[in-house]
Amino acid sequence: MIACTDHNTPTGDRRRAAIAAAARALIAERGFEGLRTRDIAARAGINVATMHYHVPSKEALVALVAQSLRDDFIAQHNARPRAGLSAGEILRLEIADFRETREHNIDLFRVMAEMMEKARRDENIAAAMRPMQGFWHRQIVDILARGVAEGDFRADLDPQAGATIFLGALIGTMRHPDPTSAHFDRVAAEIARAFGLGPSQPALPVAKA
Amino acid sequence: MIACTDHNTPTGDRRRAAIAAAARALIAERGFEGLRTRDIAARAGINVATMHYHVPSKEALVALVAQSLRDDFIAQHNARPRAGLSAGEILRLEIADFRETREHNIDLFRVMAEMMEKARRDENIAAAMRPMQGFWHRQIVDILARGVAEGDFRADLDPQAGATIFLGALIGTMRHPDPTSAHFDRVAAEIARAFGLGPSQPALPVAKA
DNA sequence: GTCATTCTCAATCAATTGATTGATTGATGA
DNA sequence: TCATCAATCAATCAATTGATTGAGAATGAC
Repeated sequence: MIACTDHNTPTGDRRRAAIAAAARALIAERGFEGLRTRDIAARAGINVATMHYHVPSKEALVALVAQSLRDDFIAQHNARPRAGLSAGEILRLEIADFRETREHNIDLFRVMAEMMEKARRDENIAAAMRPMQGFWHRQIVDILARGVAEGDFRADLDPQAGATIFLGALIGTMRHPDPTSAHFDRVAAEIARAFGLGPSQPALPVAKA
Repeated sequence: MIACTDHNTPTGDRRRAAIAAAARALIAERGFEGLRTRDIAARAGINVATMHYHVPSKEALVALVAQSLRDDFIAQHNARPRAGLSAGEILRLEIADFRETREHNIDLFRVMAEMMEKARRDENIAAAMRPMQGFWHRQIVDILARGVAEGDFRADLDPQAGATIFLGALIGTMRHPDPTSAHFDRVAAEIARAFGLGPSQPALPVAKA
């Protein structure tokens, strides 16, 4: 892992957080191609040299962004209580979460997409992204496998392949020119049918065999 | 559209083709972020100034790459005879084509992915990519709609949503760490089940209700 | 108060990069 | 033979960009 500076002071932490936020906003806006240290510092409201004091190099900055993404990813995951729900219900929650992020925090996806592109050429980035990607994929695999076992989904559904289709479909909705979520909802409904998941139950999260 | 130079001579065409090929190889290798005019010229075996003589600016170069991609895309599409085939068979051909490109011409996908990213920020690129993207999507929509009408697919399959799922799933296989095509084949098989498409017929392209 | 530590910035550096210049070559045709 | 023009390149420019320097503020400990 690339070491950040050891300024573990409250000020340093606050600055680094501001720098990470500024960098993420700029990456979402212009991609890595147009990412300039001067612009990051300007958006964070500090001098370039101050930025280099807290984040010594651009490489460290990218690592910082990767860590920032991972923190958000984990926080977002932990914010979902799913105990006691059926596999089908959890899958619907996954879809709802994606929809929510897609509408209100799309920069997260944009930055993630940029990082994934960059990961193909930079092993450090790849190492930072793999856990997130793997975790997400495995999570869907687990949901599908459980759903098959419990009869929520088609009996011949392949969880591994299903997870790739599921994630690919959701991410694919963002390539679609339709800016509204109407198309997303159609895709979500089609996924449900494709997985043999019945129509949305009339909200009885307790009633479970 | 960004005008290229008007050197419509045989030499000029050859040079521009070589420059486009060199640029595509470098984009596939390092992305737009690491694309340098010097490197392109070097890989094309010419001087930087010569390159600027044939392709006046980097912007024109990107447009040239976009056009080169579109040419390949169209050529690849026209190379497929599909007359007289059922919708299900055509969908299988689509999958086989994708698999083939994925294995033997992956740079095409890499460059396309880079272009799609860049298209989000550059309206000129977006304008060049939209027709390809739209054409591909519409093609799948048509196949699915026909297949539903002819009974090849599930009767309640939504062609629009299905196309997004289909393309997203195929593209999603390239995010998967598995370098072999084993996972791709599982995804393809799962798509077939999800769309209600029966197992691969024993090659009787005439026998159709 | 004073000293040390943390933090900040204007100014600057060295390297990179897209693009231009001006000279040269070679083919074509009058 | 000479004029013309497409094509090519070495050398160079001007701007950009990641990073550094050195000189102060701000803060807190004693």
